[in-house]
Amino acid sequence: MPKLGAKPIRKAALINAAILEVGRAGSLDVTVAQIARRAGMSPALAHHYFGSKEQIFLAAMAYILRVYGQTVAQGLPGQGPRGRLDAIIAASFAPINFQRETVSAWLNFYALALTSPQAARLLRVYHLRLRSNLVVALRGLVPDPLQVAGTLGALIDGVYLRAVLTPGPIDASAALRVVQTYLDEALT
Amino acid sequence: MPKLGAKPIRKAALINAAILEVGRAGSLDVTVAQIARRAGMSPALAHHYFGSKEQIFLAAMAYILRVYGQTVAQGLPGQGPRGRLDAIIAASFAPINFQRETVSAWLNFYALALTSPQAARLLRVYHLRLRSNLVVALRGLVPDPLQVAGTLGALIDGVYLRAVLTPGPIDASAALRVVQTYLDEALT
DNA sequence: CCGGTTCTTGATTGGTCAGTCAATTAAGTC
DNA sequence: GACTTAATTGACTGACCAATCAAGAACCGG
Repeated sequence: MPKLGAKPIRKAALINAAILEVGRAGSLDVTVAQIARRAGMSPALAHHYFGSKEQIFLAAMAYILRVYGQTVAQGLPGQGPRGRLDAIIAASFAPINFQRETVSAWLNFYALALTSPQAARLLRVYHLRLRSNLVVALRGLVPDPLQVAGTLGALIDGVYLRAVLTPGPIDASAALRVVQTYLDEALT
Repeated sequence: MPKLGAKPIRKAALINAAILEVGRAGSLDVTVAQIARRAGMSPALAHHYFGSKEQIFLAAMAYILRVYGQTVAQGLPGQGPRGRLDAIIAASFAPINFQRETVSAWLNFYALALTSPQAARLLRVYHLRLRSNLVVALRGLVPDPLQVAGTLGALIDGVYLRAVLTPGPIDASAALRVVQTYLDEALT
Protein backbone atom coordinates (compact mmCIF):
# COMPACT_ATOMS: atom_id res chain seq x y z
CA MET A 1 0.00 0.00 0.00
CA PRO A 2 2.48 2.61 -1.03
CA LYS A 3 0.86 5.86 -0.07
CA LEU A 4 2.91 8.66 -1.50
CA GLY A 5 4.69 11.01 0.84
CA ALA A 6 5.56 8.26 3.27
CA LYS A 7 9.12 9.45 3.61
CA PRO A 8 8.69 12.13 6.27
CA ILE A 9 6.23 9.97 8.21
CA ARG A 10 8.52 6.96 8.14
CA LYS A 11 11.52 9.02 9.11
CA ALA A 12 9.68 10.59 12.03
CA ALA A 13 8.51 7.19 13.20
CA LEU A 14 12.04 5.86 13.03
CA ILE A 15 13.45 8.79 14.97
CA ASN A 16 10.84 8.34 17.63
CA ALA A 17 11.46 4.63 17.82
CA ALA A 18 15.21 5.14 17.99
CA ILE A 19 14.91 7.47 20.96
CA LEU A 20 12.56 5.10 22.68
CA GLU A 21 14.67 2.03 22.09
CA VAL A 22 17.96 3.68 23.01
CA GLY A 23 16.35 5.19 26.08
CA ARG A 24 14.82 1.91 27.16
CA ALA A 25 17.93 -0.12 26.52
CA GLY A 26 20.17 2.53 28.07
CA SER A 27 22.67 1.85 25.36
CA LEU A 28 23.44 2.47 21.71
CA ASP A 29 23.66 -1.30 21.26
CA VAL A 30 20.29 -1.42 19.66
CA THR A 31 19.77 -3.19 16.38
CA VAL A 32 18.28 -1.52 13.38
CA ALA A 33 15.76 -4.35 13.40
CA GLN A 34 14.56 -3.36 16.87
CA ILE A 35 14.13 0.25 15.89
CA ALA A 36 12.42 -0.61 12.64
CA ARG A 37 10.05 -3.07 14.26
CA ARG A 38 9.13 -0.56 16.93
CA ALA A 39 8.41 1.92 14.15
CA GLY A 40 6.27 -0.66 12.39
CA MET A 41 8.38 -1.47 9.35
CA SER A 42 11.04 -3.80 8.07
CA PRO A 43 14.74 -3.20 8.79
CA ALA A 44 15.36 -2.84 5.08
CA LEU A 45 13.08 0.16 4.93
CA ALA A 46 14.94 1.86 7.73
CA HIS A 47 18.12 1.48 5.73
CA HIS A 48 16.31 2.69 2.66
CA TYR A 49 15.39 5.98 4.28
CA PHE A 50 18.44 6.66 6.42
CA GLY A 51 21.22 4.77 4.72
CA SER A 52 22.90 3.67 7.91
CA LYS A 53 22.38 3.16 11.58
CA GLU A 54 24.54 6.11 12.48
CA GLN A 55 22.37 8.42 10.39
CA ILE A 56 19.34 7.29 12.37
CA PHE A 57 21.14 8.09 15.60
CA LEU A 58 22.27 11.47 14.36
CA ALA A 59 18.76 12.36 13.25
CA ALA A 60 17.41 11.28 16.64
CA MET A 61 20.01 13.35 18.43
CA ALA A 62 19.27 16.38 16.29
CA TYR A 63 15.60 15.90 16.99
CA ILE A 64 16.06 15.91 20.76
CA LEU A 65 18.18 19.02 20.54
CA ARG A 66 15.73 20.72 18.24
CA VAL A 67 12.77 20.00 20.49
CA TYR A 68 14.71 21.38 23.40
CA GLY A 69 15.56 24.51 21.45
CA GLN A 70 11.93 25.00 20.55
CA THR A 71 10.87 24.63 24.15
CA VAL A 72 13.29 27.37 25.08
CA ALA A 73 12.21 29.64 22.24
CA GLN A 74 8.60 29.19 23.19
CA GLY A 75 9.20 30.41 26.75
CA LEU A 76 11.53 33.27 25.94
CA PRO A 77 9.50 36.23 24.66
CA GLY A 78 8.29 38.88 27.04
CA GLN A 79 9.00 37.87 30.61
CA GLY A 80 11.71 40.41 31.48
CA PRO A 81 15.27 39.65 32.59
CA ARG A 82 14.74 37.12 35.35
CA GLY A 83 11.80 35.61 33.51
CA ARG A 84 14.03 34.70 30.58
CA LEU A 85 16.42 32.86 32.80
CA ASP A 86 13.58 30.93 34.36
CA ALA A 87 12.21 30.11 30.92
CA ILE A 88 15.51 28.65 29.76
CA ILE A 89 15.93 26.61 32.88
CA ALA A 90 12.32 25.50 32.98
CA ALA A 91 12.63 24.25 29.41
CA SER A 92 15.41 21.93 30.51
CA PHE A 93 13.09 20.23 32.94
CA ALA A 94 9.84 20.49 31.05
CA PRO A 95 7.94 17.20 30.82
CA ILE A 96 8.60 16.89 27.08
CA ASN A 97 12.34 16.92 27.59
CA PHE A 98 12.70 15.45 31.03
CA GLN A 99 11.46 11.90 30.74
CA ARG A 100 13.50 8.88 31.59
CA GLU A 101 13.71 7.53 28.04
CA THR A 102 14.60 10.91 26.62
CA VAL A 103 17.23 11.68 29.20
CA SER A 104 18.67 8.20 28.94
CA ALA A 105 18.86 8.58 25.17
CA TRP A 106 20.39 12.00 25.67
CA LEU A 107 23.17 10.56 27.80
CA ASN A 108 23.96 7.92 25.21
CA PHE A 109 24.02 10.45 22.42
CA TYR A 110 26.44 12.51 24.47
CA ALA A 111 28.66 9.47 24.59
CA LEU A 112 28.21 9.15 20.83
CA ALA A 113 29.80 12.57 20.46
CA LEU A 114 33.06 10.98 21.61
CA THR A 115 32.99 8.75 18.56
CA SER A 116 31.19 10.61 15.83
CA PRO A 117 32.41 14.01 14.65
CA GLN A 118 28.93 14.83 13.40
CA ALA A 119 27.43 14.14 16.80
CA ALA A 120 30.13 16.29 18.34
CA ARG A 121 29.19 19.09 15.98
CA LEU A 122 25.52 18.88 16.92
CA LEU A 123 26.44 19.03 20.56
CA ARG A 124 28.72 21.99 20.11
CA VAL A 125 26.04 23.99 18.36
CA TYR A 126 23.63 23.23 21.16
CA HIS A 127 26.14 24.17 23.82
CA LEU A 128 26.97 27.44 22.14
CA ARG A 129 23.38 28.42 21.70
CA LEU A 130 22.51 27.58 25.29
CA ARG A 131 25.45 29.60 26.52
CA SER A 132 24.60 32.51 24.30
CA ASN A 133 21.01 32.51 25.53
CA LEU A 134 22.15 32.41 29.11
CA VAL A 135 24.73 35.15 28.68
CA VAL A 136 22.20 37.50 27.15
CA ALA A 137 19.70 36.79 29.88
CA LEU A 138 22.30 37.28 32.60
CA ARG A 139 23.66 40.55 31.27
CA GLY A 140 23.15 43.25 33.85
CA LEU A 141 22.03 40.85 36.50
CA VAL A 142 25.41 39.52 37.38
CA PRO A 143 29.00 40.79 37.27
CA ASP A 144 30.41 37.98 35.10
CA PRO A 145 27.69 36.56 32.82
CA LEU A 146 30.04 34.26 30.94
CA GLN A 147 31.23 32.56 34.06
CA VAL A 148 27.77 32.11 35.52
CA ALA A 149 26.48 30.83 32.19
CA GLY A 150 29.21 28.21 32.10
CA THR A 151 28.46 27.09 35.62
CA LEU A 152 24.75 26.93 34.92
CA GLY A 153 25.27 24.85 31.81
CA ALA A 154 27.50 22.40 33.61
CA LEU A 155 25.10 22.22 36.53
CA ILE A 156 22.17 21.43 34.26
CA ASP A 157 24.14 18.66 32.58
CA GLY A 158 25.16 17.27 35.93
CA VAL A 159 21.63 17.30 37.25
CA TYR A 160 20.46 15.50 34.12
CA LEU A 161 23.16 12.92 34.61
CA ARG A 162 22.23 12.25 38.20
CA ALA A 163 18.54 12.21 37.49
CA VAL A 164 18.88 9.40 35.00
CA LEU A 165 21.43 7.47 37.05
CA THR A 166 19.36 7.52 40.20
CA PRO A 167 16.97 4.58 40.35
CA GLY A 168 13.29 5.17 40.78
CA PRO A 169 11.09 7.70 39.02
CA ILE A 170 12.91 10.84 38.01
CA ASP A 171 11.96 13.95 39.92
CA ALA A 172 11.78 16.98 37.67
CA SER A 173 10.80 19.40 40.40
CA ALA A 174 13.73 18.41 42.61
CA ALA A 175 16.08 18.82 39.67
CA LEU A 176 14.62 22.18 38.83
CA ARG A 177 14.93 23.31 42.43
CA VAL A 178 18.66 22.57 42.53
CA VAL A 179 19.32 24.76 39.52
CA GLN A 180 17.03 27.54 40.67
CA THR A 181 18.59 27.62 44.11
CA TYR A 182 22.00 28.06 42.56
CA LEU A 183 20.68 30.82 40.37
CA ASP A 184 19.14 32.63 43.34
CA GLU A 185 22.50 32.58 45.07
CA ALA A 186 24.36 33.75 41.99
CA LEU A 187 21.98 36.66 41.45
CA THR A 188 22.58 38.24 44.86
CA MET B 1 56.63 -19.83 30.61
CA PRO B 2 54.10 -20.07 33.35
CA LYS B 3 55.47 -17.99 36.14
CA LEU B 4 53.29 -18.58 39.15
CA GLY B 5 51.28 -15.74 40.62
CA ALA B 6 50.54 -14.22 37.26
CA LYS B 7 46.89 -13.76 38.09
CA PRO B 8 46.99 -10.38 39.85
CA ILE B 9 49.49 -9.00 37.36
CA ARG B 10 47.44 -10.12 34.38
CA LYS B 11 44.26 -8.78 35.88
CA ALA B 12 45.82 -5.41 36.62
CA ALA B 13 47.19 -5.23 33.10
CA LEU B 14 43.76 -6.02 31.67
CA ILE B 15 42.07 -3.39 33.81
CA ASN B 16 44.55 -0.81 32.71
CA ALA B 17 44.20 -1.79 29.09
CA ALA B 18 40.43 -1.73 29.31
CA ILE B 19 40.41 1.83 30.65
CA LEU B 20 42.84 2.91 28.00
CA GLU B 21 40.98 1.27 25.14
CA VAL B 22 37.55 2.42 26.25
CA GLY B 23 38.90 5.90 26.84
CA ARG B 24 40.61 6.05 23.48
CA ALA B 25 37.68 4.61 21.58
CA GLY B 26 35.20 6.73 23.50
CA SER B 27 32.87 3.77 23.57
CA LEU B 28 32.24 0.44 25.21
CA ASP B 29 32.32 -1.12 21.76
CA VAL B 30 35.77 -2.44 22.30
CA THR B 31 36.58 -6.05 21.63
CA VAL B 32 38.09 -8.33 24.21
CA ALA B 33 40.78 -8.98 21.66
CA GLN B 34 41.75 -5.29 21.62
CA ILE B 35 41.96 -5.12 25.37
CA ALA B 36 43.89 -8.36 25.63
CA ARG B 37 46.34 -7.39 22.93
CA ARG B 38 46.95 -4.03 24.56
CA ALA B 39 47.62 -5.90 27.81
CA GLY B 40 50.02 -8.19 26.00
CA MET B 41 48.15 -11.46 26.03
CA SER B 42 45.72 -13.56 24.06
CA PRO B 43 41.96 -12.96 24.19
CA ALA B 44 41.52 -16.44 25.61
CA LEU B 45 43.58 -15.52 28.64
CA ALA B 46 41.45 -12.48 29.31
CA HIS B 47 38.41 -14.70 29.37
CA HIS B 48 40.25 -17.16 31.55
CA TYR B 49 40.84 -14.57 34.24
CA PHE B 50 37.66 -12.53 34.05
CA GLY B 51 35.11 -14.90 32.61
CA SER B 52 33.37 -12.26 30.55
CA LYS B 53 33.77 -8.90 28.97
CA GLU B 54 31.35 -7.31 31.41
CA GLN B 55 33.43 -8.47 34.34
CA ILE B 56 36.43 -6.72 32.84
CA PHE B 57 34.43 -3.51 32.53
CA LEU B 58 33.10 -3.75 36.06
CA ALA B 59 36.59 -4.31 37.42
CA ALA B 60 37.85 -1.32 35.46
CA MET B 61 35.02 0.85 36.73
CA ALA B 62 35.64 -0.24 40.30
CA TYR B 63 39.30 0.54 39.83
CA ILE B 64 38.64 4.10 38.66
CA LEU B 65 36.31 4.69 41.56
CA ARG B 66 38.76 3.18 44.04
CA VAL B 67 41.63 5.33 42.81
CA TYR B 68 39.45 8.40 43.12
CA GLY B 69 38.47 7.41 46.66
CA GLN B 70 42.11 6.97 47.59
CA THR B 71 42.99 10.37 46.20
CA VAL B 72 40.32 11.90 48.39
CA ALA B 73 41.37 9.97 51.47
CA GLN B 74 44.94 11.02 50.94
CA GLY B 75 44.06 14.70 50.99
CA LEU B 76 41.58 14.63 53.81
CA PRO B 77 43.43 14.44 57.15
CA GLY B 78 44.29 17.62 59.01
CA GLN B 79 43.49 20.66 56.89
CA GLY B 80 40.57 22.06 58.89
CA PRO B 81 37.03 22.64 57.64
CA ARG B 82 37.59 24.52 54.39
CA GLY B 83 40.73 22.52 53.72
CA ARG B 84 38.73 19.30 53.63
CA LEU B 85 36.39 20.68 51.02
CA ASP B 86 39.28 21.78 48.90
CA ALA B 87 40.87 18.36 49.26
CA ILE B 88 37.76 16.57 48.04
CA ILE B 89 37.34 18.90 45.11
CA ALA B 90 41.00 18.92 44.24
CA ALA B 91 40.96 15.12 44.14
CA SER B 92 38.33 15.26 41.43
CA PHE B 93 40.64 17.22 39.21
CA ALA B 94 43.96 15.75 40.21
CA PRO B 95 46.11 14.68 37.27
CA ILE B 96 45.66 10.99 38.08
CA ASN B 97 41.90 11.21 37.73
CA PHE B 98 41.48 14.00 35.28
CA GLN B 99 43.00 12.72 32.06
CA ARG B 100 41.15 12.49 28.81
CA GLU B 101 41.23 8.69 28.60
CA THR B 102 40.17 8.29 32.20
CA VAL B 103 37.35 10.79 32.01
CA SER B 104 36.18 9.38 28.69
CA ALA B 105 36.17 5.90 30.19
CA TRP B 106 34.36 7.28 33.22
CA LEU B 107 31.59 8.69 31.04
CA ASN B 108 31.14 5.38 29.28
CA PHE B 109 31.06 3.48 32.54
CA TYR B 110 28.37 5.86 33.73
CA ALA B 111 26.36 4.89 30.68
CA LEU B 112 27.05 1.26 31.56
CA ALA B 113 25.22 1.82 34.82
CA LEU B 114 22.05 2.21 32.79
CA THR B 115 22.45 -1.35 31.60
CA SER B 116 24.24 -3.27 34.30
CA PRO B 117 22.82 -3.43 37.82
CA GLN B 118 26.29 -4.14 39.17
CA ALA B 119 27.65 -1.01 37.57
CA ALA B 120 24.72 0.92 38.99
CA ARG B 121 25.58 -0.41 42.42
CA LEU B 122 29.20 0.68 42.13
CA LEU B 123 28.09 4.12 41.12
CA ARG B 124 25.62 4.42 43.94
CA VAL B 125 28.23 3.55 46.53
CA TYR B 126 30.54 6.17 45.08
CA HIS B 127 27.82 8.82 45.02
CA LEU B 128 26.83 8.13 48.60
CA ARG B 129 30.38 8.28 49.86
CA LEU B 130 31.10 11.49 48.01
CA ARG B 131 27.97 13.06 49.37
CA SER B 132 28.72 11.89 52.89
CA ASN B 133 32.21 13.33 52.69
CA LEU B 134 30.89 16.62 51.43
CA VAL B 135 28.15 16.86 54.04
CA VAL B 136 30.59 16.29 56.88
CA ALA B 137 32.98 18.86 55.50
CA LEU B 138 30.20 21.40 54.98
CA ARG B 139 28.68 21.03 58.42
CA GLY B 140 28.84 24.34 60.24
CA LEU B 141 30.02 26.21 57.18
CA VAL B 142 26.69 26.38 55.47
CA PRO B 143 23.03 26.42 56.52
CA ASP B 144 21.95 23.39 54.44
CA PRO B 145 24.89 21.01 53.96
CA LEU B 146 22.81 18.35 52.22
CA GLN B 147 21.59 20.70 49.56
CA VAL B 148 24.99 22.21 48.88
CA ALA B 149 26.54 18.74 48.76
CA GLY B 150 24.02 17.68 46.15
CA THR B 151 24.66 20.73 44.04
CA LEU B 152 28.41 20.29 44.32
CA GLY B 153 28.22 16.66 43.27
CA ALA B 154 26.08 17.48 40.26
CA LEU B 155 28.31 20.37 39.33
CA ILE B 156 31.41 18.19 39.44
CA ASP B 157 29.77 15.61 37.21
CA GLY B 158 28.65 18.29 34.79
CA VAL B 159 32.10 19.82 34.62
CA TYR B 160 33.56 16.38 33.94
CA LEU B 161 31.06 15.87 31.18
CA ARG B 162 31.84 19.14 29.51
CA ALA B 163 35.54 18.72 29.88
CA VAL B 164 35.56 15.48 27.95
CA LEU B 165 33.04 16.66 25.36
CA THR B 166 34.94 19.83 24.57
CA PRO B 167 37.51 19.26 21.85
CA GLY B 168 41.10 20.13 22.47
CA PRO B 169 43.22 19.37 25.53
CA ILE B 170 41.23 19.21 28.72
CA ASP B 171 41.85 22.03 31.15
CA ALA B 172 41.93 20.83 34.73
CA SER B 173 42.58 24.23 36.24
CA ALA B 174 39.61 25.82 34.47
CA ALA B 175 37.39 22.98 35.63
CA LEU B 176 38.65 23.31 39.17
CA ARG B 177 38.06 27.05 39.10
CA VAL B 178 34.40 26.65 38.17
CA VAL B 179 33.74 24.41 41.13
CA GLN B 180 35.75 26.51 43.54
CA THR B 181 34.01 29.68 42.47
CA TYR B 182 30.65 28.09 43.19
CA LEU B 183 31.90 26.95 46.56
CA ASP B 184 33.13 30.42 47.44
CA GLU B 185 29.71 31.81 46.70
CA ALA B 186 27.93 29.10 48.64
CA LEU B 187 30.11 29.65 51.70
CA THR B 188 29.20 33.31 52.12
C1' DC C 1 -3.54 0.83 -19.58
C1' DC C 2 1.34 1.53 -19.86
C1' DG C 3 5.81 3.16 -18.15
C1' DG C 4 7.72 5.45 -14.43
C1' DT C 5 8.13 6.38 -9.62
C1' DT C 6 7.67 5.42 -4.82
C1' DC C 7 7.20 2.09 -1.28
C1' DT C 8 8.08 -2.19 0.69
C1' DT C 9 10.10 -6.54 2.13
C1' DG C 10 12.25 -11.49 2.18
C1' DA C 11 16.32 -13.42 1.53
C1' DT C 12 21.09 -13.21 1.54
C1' DT C 13 25.82 -11.99 2.47
C1' DG C 14 29.94 -10.78 4.53
C1' DG C 15 31.92 -9.77 8.56
C1' DT C 16 32.57 -9.57 13.48
C1' DC C 17 33.06 -11.23 18.01
C1' DA C 18 32.25 -13.39 22.76
C1' DG C 19 33.10 -17.37 24.69
C1' DT C 20 34.79 -22.52 24.66
C1' DC C 21 37.99 -26.25 24.42
C1' DA C 22 41.71 -29.17 23.86
C1' DA C 23 46.40 -29.18 23.95
C1' DT C 24 51.00 -27.37 25.36
C1' DT C 25 54.40 -25.58 28.43
C1' DA C 26 56.50 -24.92 32.68
C1' DA C 27 56.86 -24.48 36.92
C1' DG C 28 56.40 -26.49 42.06
C1' DT C 29 56.06 -30.87 45.19
C1' DC C 30 57.46 -34.97 47.49
C1' DG D 1 61.29 -38.02 37.98
C1' DA D 2 56.25 -38.83 38.23
C1' DC D 3 52.19 -35.95 39.54
C1' DT D 4 49.63 -31.83 40.24
C1' DT D 5 48.57 -27.38 39.28
C1' DA D 6 48.84 -22.78 36.99
C1' DA D 7 49.53 -20.37 32.65
C1' DT D 8 48.86 -19.90 28.04
C1' DT D 9 47.22 -20.06 23.35
C1' DG D 10 45.39 -21.44 18.49
C1' DA D 11 41.56 -22.90 16.55
C1' DC D 12 36.89 -23.13 16.47
C1' DT D 13 31.78 -22.15 16.82
C1' DG D 14 27.54 -20.30 17.32
C1' DA D 15 25.20 -16.26 17.13
C1' DC D 16 24.22 -11.87 15.71
C1' DC D 17 23.79 -8.06 12.69
C1' DA D 18 24.46 -4.06 9.31
C1' DA D 19 23.91 -3.46 4.80
C1' DT D 20 22.55 -5.04 -0.04
C1' DC D 21 19.65 -6.57 -3.64
C1' DA D 22 16.24 -8.12 -6.49
C1' DA D 23 11.67 -8.32 -6.91
C1' DG D 24 6.85 -7.34 -5.87
C1' DA D 25 2.98 -4.07 -5.00
C1' DA D 26 0.47 0.17 -5.47
C1' DC D 27 -0.02 4.67 -7.02
C1' DC D 28 0.62 8.44 -10.85
C1' DG D 29 0.46 10.97 -15.24
C1' DG D 30 -0.44 10.70 -19.98
